[in-house]
Amino acid sequence: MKLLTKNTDYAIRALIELTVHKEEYLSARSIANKQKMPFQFLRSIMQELIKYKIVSSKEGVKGGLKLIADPAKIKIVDIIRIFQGEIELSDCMFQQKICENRKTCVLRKEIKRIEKLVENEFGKLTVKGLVKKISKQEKGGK
Amino acid sequence: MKLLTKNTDYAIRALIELTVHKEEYLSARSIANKQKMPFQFLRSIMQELIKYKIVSSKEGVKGGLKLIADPAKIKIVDIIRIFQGEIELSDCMFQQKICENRKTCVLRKEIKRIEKLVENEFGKLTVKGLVKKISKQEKGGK
DNA sequence: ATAAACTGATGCTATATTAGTATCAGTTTG
DNA sequence: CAAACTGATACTAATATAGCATCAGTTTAT
Ligand code: FES
Ligand code: FES
Repeated sequence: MKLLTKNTDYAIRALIELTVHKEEYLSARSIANKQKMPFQFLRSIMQELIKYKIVSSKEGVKGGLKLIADPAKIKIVDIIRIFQGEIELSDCMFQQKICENRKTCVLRKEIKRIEKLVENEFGKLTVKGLVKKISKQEKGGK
Repeated sequence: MKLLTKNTDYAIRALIELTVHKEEYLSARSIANKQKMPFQFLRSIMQELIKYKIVSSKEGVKGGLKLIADPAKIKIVDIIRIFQGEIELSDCMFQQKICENRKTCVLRKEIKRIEKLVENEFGKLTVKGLVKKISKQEKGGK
């Protein structure tokens, strides 16, 4: 069981990179090299983030990607939603007894509760939060 | 994003069924009919549960499956582990900066924390617990 | 003794998701 | 005008999920 898929994972790392170099345009190529991600894959990921107005892009030499959203407001759960969709029950069909009634189904109710918990936790994590923790760690580690 | 896959889901429902009819042998066919699950799929699922000594089987007419584990001790997380493996990071490779060091990687640390939380929650849920909730609900609903 | 209802073992197929690649057109800069 | 970039789009490959089929053997009722 995986909580994060690669595209989510790469997106987060790229966003961290872009947060560290805010105001600059970083090319997909340079991010891919730095973070050792597959270049074309990263490109498709960044195109998604552009659609969602999280980053903007500039074409041509010296072009690249730039963060436009506030990293303090980019929640990890948002990124998960973009690349993995909503956290959802294993689309359980209405069966007898246990699932007689979706509204009252016990199993469903419990899973929903845990899902909310996960969403909530990933909602508390932001790109900026991660960056902060990284820099703290770097200082502390010296 | 799905927290439970079908095999886990079916396994749980079957176990609930077996708990309700404890001491009896229920055939895979009858469980599949009752819960509207694909018969052969359920059979392969039950074979797994037999391997793990959660249910036992009897061959021949009047044979079938019977619960042998204590339903109060069958945690939902155990079933998840059997069919979906351990909850794991999107096997993140050791990258620069963010993942320079797996031990100290911030992203990893946060995800691990949430994973533990999920595991813990699914560890608190047991088959018996679900059955209890169902019967409460049925009484209350009258 | 034999047919029907069952599991054991095993191997297969179908579908969906995840991961990644490739290509061509257009833009910007030196 | 070439090199370094993105936009758009379409494709492939790998893996995981979901499910089906078959044959051998066991038990029970008749
Ligand atoms: S309605 Fe989905 S688990 Fe019951
Ligand atoms: S080591 Fe995996 S997220 Fe960093």
